[in-house]
Amino acid sequence: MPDKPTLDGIEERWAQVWAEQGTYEFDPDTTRDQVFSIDTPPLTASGAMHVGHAFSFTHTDLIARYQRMQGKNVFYPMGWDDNGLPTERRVQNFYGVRCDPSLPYDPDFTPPEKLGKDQIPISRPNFIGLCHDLTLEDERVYEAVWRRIGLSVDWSTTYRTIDDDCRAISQRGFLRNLARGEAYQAEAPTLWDVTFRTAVAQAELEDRERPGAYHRIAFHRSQGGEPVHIETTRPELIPACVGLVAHPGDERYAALVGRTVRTPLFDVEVPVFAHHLAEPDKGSGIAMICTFGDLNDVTWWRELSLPTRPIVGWDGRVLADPPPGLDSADGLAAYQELAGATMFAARERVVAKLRDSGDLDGDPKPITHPVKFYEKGDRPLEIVTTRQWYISNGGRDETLRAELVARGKEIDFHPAFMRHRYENWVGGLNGDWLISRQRFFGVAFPVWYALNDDGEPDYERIIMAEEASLPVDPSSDIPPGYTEDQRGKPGGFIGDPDVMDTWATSSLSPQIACGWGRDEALFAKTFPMDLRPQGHDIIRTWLFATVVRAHFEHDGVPWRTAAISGFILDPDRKKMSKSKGNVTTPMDLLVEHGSDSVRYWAASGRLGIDTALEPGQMKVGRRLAIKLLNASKFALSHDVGANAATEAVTERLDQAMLAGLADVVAHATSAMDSYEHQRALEVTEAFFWTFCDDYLELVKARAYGDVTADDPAAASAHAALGIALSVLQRLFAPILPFVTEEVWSWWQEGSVHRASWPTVEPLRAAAGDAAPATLAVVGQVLSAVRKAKSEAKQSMRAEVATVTVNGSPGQLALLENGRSDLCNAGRIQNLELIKADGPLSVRVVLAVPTANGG
RNA sequence: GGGCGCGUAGCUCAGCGGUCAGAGCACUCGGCUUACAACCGAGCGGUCGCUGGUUCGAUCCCAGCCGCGCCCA
Repeated sequence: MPDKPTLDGIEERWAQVWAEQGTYEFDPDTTRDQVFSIDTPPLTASGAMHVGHAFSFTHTDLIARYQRMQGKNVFYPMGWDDNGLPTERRVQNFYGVRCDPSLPYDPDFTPPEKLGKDQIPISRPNFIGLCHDLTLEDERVYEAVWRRIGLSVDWSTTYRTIDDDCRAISQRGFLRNLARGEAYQAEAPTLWDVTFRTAVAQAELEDRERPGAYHRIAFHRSQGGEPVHIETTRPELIPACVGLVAHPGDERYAALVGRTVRTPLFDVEVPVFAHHLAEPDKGSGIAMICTFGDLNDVTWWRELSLPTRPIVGWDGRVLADPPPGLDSADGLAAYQELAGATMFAARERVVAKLRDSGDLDGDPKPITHPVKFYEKGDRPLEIVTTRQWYISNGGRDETLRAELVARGKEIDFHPAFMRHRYENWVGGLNGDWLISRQRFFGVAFPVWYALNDDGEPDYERIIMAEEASLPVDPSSDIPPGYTEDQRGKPGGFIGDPDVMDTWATSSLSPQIACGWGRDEALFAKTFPMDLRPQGHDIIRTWLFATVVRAHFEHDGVPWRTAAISGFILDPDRKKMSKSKGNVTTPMDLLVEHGSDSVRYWAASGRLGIDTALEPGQMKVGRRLAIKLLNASKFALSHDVGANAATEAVTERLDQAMLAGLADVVAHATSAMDSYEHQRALEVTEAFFWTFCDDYLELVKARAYGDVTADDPAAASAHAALGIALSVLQRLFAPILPFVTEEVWSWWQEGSVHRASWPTVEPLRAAAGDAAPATLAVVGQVLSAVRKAKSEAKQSMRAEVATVTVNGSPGQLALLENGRSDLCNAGRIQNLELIKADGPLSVRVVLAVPTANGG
């Protein structure tokens, strides 16, 4: 035990010891019911770690440490989600390159030393190589933060979603889905990001308010007569128009339904329909249907069996060729002026021409309206018809939807109301899960397509990889039964060029972590997992997708419990965002406040509740950690054995303290069992502070007594201190792992994190029939004495001539038990106990009166 | 528009049918007290969002309203 205990340097010191001693290693020699397995969120390491990650990962670690102390063999792996757009973007920006799949591999490529003005195009293999390099580097930085914050992860069980094992599992999962008909390919209208040139899924959408304008545009009745006016924010889509639609109950247009009109400028005859999705009070009440402007268009197109007139290409520009049906000379001429233009330019040209033709009625009316964006994108989504892979998720199948809702009910959500998020999402799905992305860094689809005699892919003839061959890269590996020289040749094959969305792999994180298909013995002992911890923002994505995959593959849920953490808010209660620029990184906090302090702050936030980033709370945590050092030093400066005998606790005050501690253990344990760590912290901390302020002061004189001279009162104090200290250090261990390990090491063998969680029974045995009230009443009198000294502006060491207590016989009996301790602590010369009715009252007469006689 | 959550001391929050109106921070005053001055002691501070209802009794249950946040349309 050091003379001057300090928190300085304990993070490095103990993190190293834990790593060397394998303190948190999983023991594979185990049974399922001994195991507590945790499905850690695989983070994308490409970018700065957010304080919210430190917050939620600490919550998980509290649970892991508690379960470990409860004797569980904790399976706590770490994963990294390298796949996907964030990594691609980071690589582009970091190295100043971009992926051009048409380029050949350059084995001698090295990234430029200095970033140039333009991104250098490089081949796909070169690009992927850089992705691998940079993610490895980023992940080392993240790992350092996690070790510093004290996550009790078993670092020998780390996975990366791009590593061979993950790719194999991801591909195997997909092949199984495909074989069972849960995965399928379809050519369909798809939400499309024109910047990244990839399809995106429903879960990746977000609405953003954007300025726009209603353009009132005349369509001409085929039979002649007054023109029909529609209002649209996207006049550039007139060439894609396949019809008009009004609500069936809208009498203004009832006569028009079933007839036809001609589009302005492009002169295409289109029918007028009635459909309930048309909104009579929006614009003029009649809308044009284009293929495709928005999701309503898709619905109308599907339900009214309309033709397709696509004009938007993958790059977000107007297609070179006019759509079918647009064949009049004027129309073709008008279209030629748009071909190749961006949507923005096309709109301006169309509006200008409408003005010229007189078909624009009045000026456009500016509005603000919600526009669909890819959550990572910054240009509005288009809808483009493409061939994509989907996995069923209940969005088009009521039976499956009901099954997945039922799965949600099998999961124990903490807090419980988070289940609503899950159920709302499942209930609101409007299509299956689109998993293919037209990107580069991700898990490839393990399939090839047979080429017909014209060299065109026959999508009906899918060649699946054999499971034993996984992982495969269809762009370089050869499908069963073919040879490399048949690649791309008529009668040969071609690999699927797409990659899977990253959620399609991370949705298998339980299977990946638990060794599905790789280590069946481990899998049997760890799956389904006990706990899925995560943030509430990814319930609709990661949590839901994981449930879908386990439902299909294992006919069960992937875990029993989901612990959902809240967000971190700025001190001004706004959601913290990187774009604001004033973001504190977790490492900043850890260095400034110390790991235990940051953990204390995180532990004081309940699951599911958004929590403000509060340095003040971290300072409180730091005080607590220092207090633990000092209180431990005090207790251990006496002859306190590592295994104090409960029989030695003979003083009623000591017994009463232990009785109170027994209640704390019971309370903290039930709180931890119900995922209320903040409650466990609160009761433990409250007790500890009273323990320090009152009990330690009361017992001090007795503790300094001489045990060897056969002083049972001193022996009782020492035994009680030893018992209490051991329990308190263990109660704090999950929350403050560094300082508790430090103080534990002063007097105990082994790691406190491998010690057992305290139980109530030994404390009750030591307490006997003593009630916590003894300490409470004695403390009440002590408090009154302090108050008198404080009001008299005297030192706490000031002598007290007489203390007179009026109280009930019961209270006085309790006080009698602590009489000598109370007199020592309060420096009371004379304590008089008087039986009286009414509440306890205390009168204090100081030995030296105050100057003013008060 | 729908769903969920939240509105309690200046701040962060706990309490969720009956001596509970609480804790910490902040603030004020006092104290070097051999575990701790990175400390200790004391004090100040609230019609528990508003309006009704249920109840012997409501911060705590119900309804409506107002405000804030998140998710989804």
